[in-house]
Amino acid sequence: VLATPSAQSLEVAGPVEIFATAVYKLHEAGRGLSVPYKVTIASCTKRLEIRSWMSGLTIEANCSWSAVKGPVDTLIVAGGMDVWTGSDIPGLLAWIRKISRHARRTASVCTGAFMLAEAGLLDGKRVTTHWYFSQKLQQDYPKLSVDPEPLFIRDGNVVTSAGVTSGIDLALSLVEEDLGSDIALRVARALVLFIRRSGGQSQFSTALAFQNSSRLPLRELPIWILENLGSDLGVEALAARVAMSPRNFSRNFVNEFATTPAKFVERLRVDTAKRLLAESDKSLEEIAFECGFGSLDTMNRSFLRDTAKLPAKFRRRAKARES
DNA sequence: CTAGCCCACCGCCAGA
DNA sequence: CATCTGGCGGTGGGCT
Repeated sequence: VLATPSAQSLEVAGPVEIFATAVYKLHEAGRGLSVPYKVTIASCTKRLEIRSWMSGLTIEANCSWSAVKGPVDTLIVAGGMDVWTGSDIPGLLAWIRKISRHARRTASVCTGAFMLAEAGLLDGKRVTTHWYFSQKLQQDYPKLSVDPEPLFIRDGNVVTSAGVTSGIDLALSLVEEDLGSDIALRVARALVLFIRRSGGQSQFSTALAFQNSSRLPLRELPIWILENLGSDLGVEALAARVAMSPRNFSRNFVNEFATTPAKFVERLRVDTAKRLLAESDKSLEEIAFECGFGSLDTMNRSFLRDTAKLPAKFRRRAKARES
């Protein structure tokens, strides 16, 4: 995580906490010794102190950018409007370009998009940033296509996110990509997040969504689904659970999670099955039953849709990778 | 692989 | 007037 000298603490700490919690949850779920994330906070200047221009809260970076050794899997730039003075700009930009070229993915939080844009990494891409700065970003860098609406946008291997806390949503989506939606859900629950706001959700409506969320019946539903994969998770049953009509439930669900109920349930089933395949020696039938697939045949079909691979093959691959 | 069945999804409309 | 809710029926895709 590359942080500018006056980045808000949340921009930096949000993603960091997400990744750290993911590591913890993974261990809790009993997965081997693998540590999926190792986070380094790098400062944009020689000084290591990251001091929020809003609150004055400070975070101590692990090192300066120039001291980062070794390859970087995911580069996240947090904050960004304030670097331009008093540091080695050309060197920093060159470093960003170099790291990004070899990284699996590059991301920005809030105005971090400006730094990526200056480095030329966003040319021709669809991006977003804090709504207050989206117009300026578009004007300063006409080659970009700036969309001020969504919480985060992914274009190729570059992800940009909106205001400060959307960095948390972004990080969560990266965790989901890496470790599956079940782990992502556990992280979200551990941090009592509004469960998995989708990237497409408008920045402007989230405040309202949050106000209502305390009584939103859908908020806890993903967790319940995850923990009851074996039960009847049809639309009618789910709707009854949250005391809504089926029709209305479907509508609200799509608005909230940007997927239809059935697709959502299927993804959780497949992801959980993947985990069980990789980590346990349970039989395929057993796993299919546990995850709520009606039959092994059904699980096979779901896998073919999802990964174009049958469960048995997936397990062989996963086990082979392990040893 | 097929046939029949079921269910999710969505558009439309009416009422709150 | 705008937004939300609930019911109905067609359709297509997945399951048995």
